[in-house]
Amino acid sequence: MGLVVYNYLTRSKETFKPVTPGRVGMYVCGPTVYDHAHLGHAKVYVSFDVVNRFLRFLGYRVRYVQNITDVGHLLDSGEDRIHRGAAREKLEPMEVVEKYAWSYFDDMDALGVRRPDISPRASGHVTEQIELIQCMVDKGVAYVSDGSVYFSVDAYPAYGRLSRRNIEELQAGTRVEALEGKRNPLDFALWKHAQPEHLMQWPSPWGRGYPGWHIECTAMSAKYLGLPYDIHGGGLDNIFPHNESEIAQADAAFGEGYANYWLLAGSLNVDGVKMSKSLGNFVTIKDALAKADPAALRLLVLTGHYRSPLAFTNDALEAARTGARRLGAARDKVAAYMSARGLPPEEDLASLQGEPAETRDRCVESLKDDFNTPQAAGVLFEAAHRVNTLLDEPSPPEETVRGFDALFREVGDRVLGIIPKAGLDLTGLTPRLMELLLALRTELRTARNYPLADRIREELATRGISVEDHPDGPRWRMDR
RNA sequence: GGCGGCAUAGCCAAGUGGUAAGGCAGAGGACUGCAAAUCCUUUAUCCCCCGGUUCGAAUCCGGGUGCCGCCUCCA
Repeated sequence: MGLVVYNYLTRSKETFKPVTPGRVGMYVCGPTVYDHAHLGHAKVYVSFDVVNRFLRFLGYRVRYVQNITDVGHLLDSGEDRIHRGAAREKLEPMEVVEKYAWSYFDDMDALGVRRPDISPRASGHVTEQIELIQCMVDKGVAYVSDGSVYFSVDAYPAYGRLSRRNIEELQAGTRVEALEGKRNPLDFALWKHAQPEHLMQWPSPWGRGYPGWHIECTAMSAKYLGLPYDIHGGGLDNIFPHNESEIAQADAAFGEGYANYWLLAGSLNVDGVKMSKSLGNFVTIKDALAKADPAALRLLVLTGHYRSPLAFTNDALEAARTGARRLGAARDKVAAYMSARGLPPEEDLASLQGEPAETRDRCVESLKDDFNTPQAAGVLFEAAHRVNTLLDEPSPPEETVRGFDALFREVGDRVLGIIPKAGLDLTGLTPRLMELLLALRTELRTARNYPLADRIREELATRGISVEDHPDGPRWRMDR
């Protein structure tokens, strides 16, 4: 079976066919960097990380573009999010952007999220956005009003196609004031006129101002991926108006189609409602990482399907931690067996035979079916159970164990990233162990058990560690 | 009000026509100086409710109930 993805444009599963055989262009809406990221962000970006990794696993050459929004994303009040952050922390807007962009990258690195190939910033692509807007003005689908430029939804009948809304219904349900110089309340800003005191502003054909929120994604994805491209991803909560408007802009300006497949991720819920900044019901990724292994957090996210909402509870987090440990323990047990017998790791998944091959197929088929990570993870848990049982037998079949080892590495770790890293962090462990050993030796000396105390010192000496007894206690050092 | 989605064991969660994956928690057992890990066994006669279609439905259709998302703040 080929790769099948659920496409929000058609609301159905479709066989994936890239524009250029063997290559995939993917764009995912990135964060607005004005505060630390939370687990809700982790769900979306870990989900698309698996999409990215699995596409590469299948042999596609992927170009993954994910923007950093650092201008133009407004709050209800009309205040720019970046300005909000700048005012809060008494920083330059670009200092806020730097701080939280790096915070975000650090979080993603810690979560084992493979970096996008390009992370373009909106503020670095104002020229491209202006050109795109000008193109729409020239074609008559956008109009200038008091130094701002608006997209005219009336000039684009297909508006609402992605989110399944129609313009009339939207108009009927518009919440109050149409405001400013909009011809239609649904028209959205492409370019906003800036007051002199507005901190982030650029010159444009329509005066000084700044780009609207939706335009950056259209401009930057078109620039780096060309049109049409294959996959557009993001959170389902942005389907309207953001994603809808992206499509409208691209179609209106270029008429070449935009993204062929729309993959949108469900939100992370707490007590039934979305984890979000505004509700304050969030756990930052940094806080979560202080308590749980990255693999555990990934497992938490990936035990649910990416399209579905996921209920976050502390019990679910605990379950993920324990589950990830279980996978790690099985992987370690297999690795120890391989090491003890000097078995070289199997590098070629395609060459697997028997049970491991069946397990591989079940995992891959699950992932090919719209990235069904819960099912693939379930299969790996069964594999862990199976290999644990095998290794308790007198003579485990070597090829089978090797095959499972390969699966844990290639699927469990490389594609899903749900198996904790092998090996312990030994940093600082030696001093702590020496402290323990010398404390025990001191007790022996106090009890006048000198033979055993001396034996500890001698045994340590043969290992290059000398121990000296001083009035204030023992000291040790590595001699070599 | 409009549009969309969800409802599966104590918790998280797959499964979209053929008779309920997986994880956590729980129970019994093996092993163990104790503990942990590991292993074995076990835990939903049933998938929100009521009708219908079908030889057969958690899965399809109709109605109802509850919850959620979006409707220019949000990944």
